[in-house]
Amino acid sequence: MESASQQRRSLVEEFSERGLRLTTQRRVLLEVMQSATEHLDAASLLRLARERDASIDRATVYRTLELLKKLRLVDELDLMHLNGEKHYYETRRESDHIHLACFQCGKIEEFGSPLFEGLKQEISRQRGFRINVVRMEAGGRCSACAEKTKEKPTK
Amino acid sequence: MESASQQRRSLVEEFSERGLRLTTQRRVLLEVMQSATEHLDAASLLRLARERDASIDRATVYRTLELLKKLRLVDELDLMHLNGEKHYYETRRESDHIHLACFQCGKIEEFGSPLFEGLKQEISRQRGFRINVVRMEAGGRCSACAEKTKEKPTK
DNA sequence: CTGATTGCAAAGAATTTGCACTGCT
DNA sequence: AGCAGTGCAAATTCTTTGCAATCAG
Repeated sequence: MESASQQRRSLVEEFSERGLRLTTQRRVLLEVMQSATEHLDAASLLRLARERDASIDRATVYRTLELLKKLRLVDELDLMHLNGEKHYYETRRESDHIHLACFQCGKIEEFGSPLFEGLKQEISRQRGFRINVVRMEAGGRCSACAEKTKEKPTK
Repeated sequence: MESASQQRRSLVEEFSERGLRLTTQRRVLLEVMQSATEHLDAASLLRLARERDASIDRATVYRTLELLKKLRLVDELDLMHLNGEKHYYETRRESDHIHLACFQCGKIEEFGSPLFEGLKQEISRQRGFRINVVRMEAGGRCSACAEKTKEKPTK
């Protein structure tokens, strides 16, 4: 389940409602992001966008991502730098979730929990800190890899 | 309180106990990290280390940080990219904590909570995911900045 | 119309790498 | 003594910027 889609209303819709210029490039980028089935980095987003509009430039991708972050329509992830220092992006959903990155197989799991929501509330209450963006990532070993290692012990 | 120190035993001690070569460069870097009173990025670490040993090279800093991450003696932070894309480093403490980054004044607060520990346990139990490293960061507005804004309303 | 947005090309920031030399253990 | 670790310089990766041309509203 590493889908980054499934958001109530379309990104294009939410974007234009805010009175921002909806250029063809932005439309394409929003559509690609919305329909992505995995976490995209800037280069992948560019590649996919170019399948629809070959003239789109790298700079536009970065500028649009910056804008979408500010609008809080997309979140930026590191995924524990499992694959270099690039960033990944996903469209914001109803609720925040944690990303679990397996150092062994590279799989990314998502995890949401009331405890996570409670923790954020505790931060607001105890510190008076108003959270705009939150990112929690864990690196380690997923259950599937733990199983595999059990089968073939230590080698 | 943005101290990154206060760890039971010295880094140098923990490092050499693991049977790794303790070169003069590594010793200096470990000592600088240990006594740092704020979160250091690679460039600051290099600068401080050079005050003690002028010949230390950037590459050594990066290679040593990589090693210390693997050994789990230091953690890598982004601090919500408040100041560019560089990384920050802090020596690992008894317990994990969350970093709260104020977008307005740039201050970094730390926050630890049993709820956070509970959340990590929940991840282990429910997903069978063994966490090696965890990073939680929140960006928003700190209480001091909220106060300031109250005084001088909307501009 | 006209200012926001774009493509292009070049620059910039952070980090990594190949290789000959050095110095721990 | 031997090999892991280092400095140096160049390369790489990811992202940003200046500017003239374009296009959405």
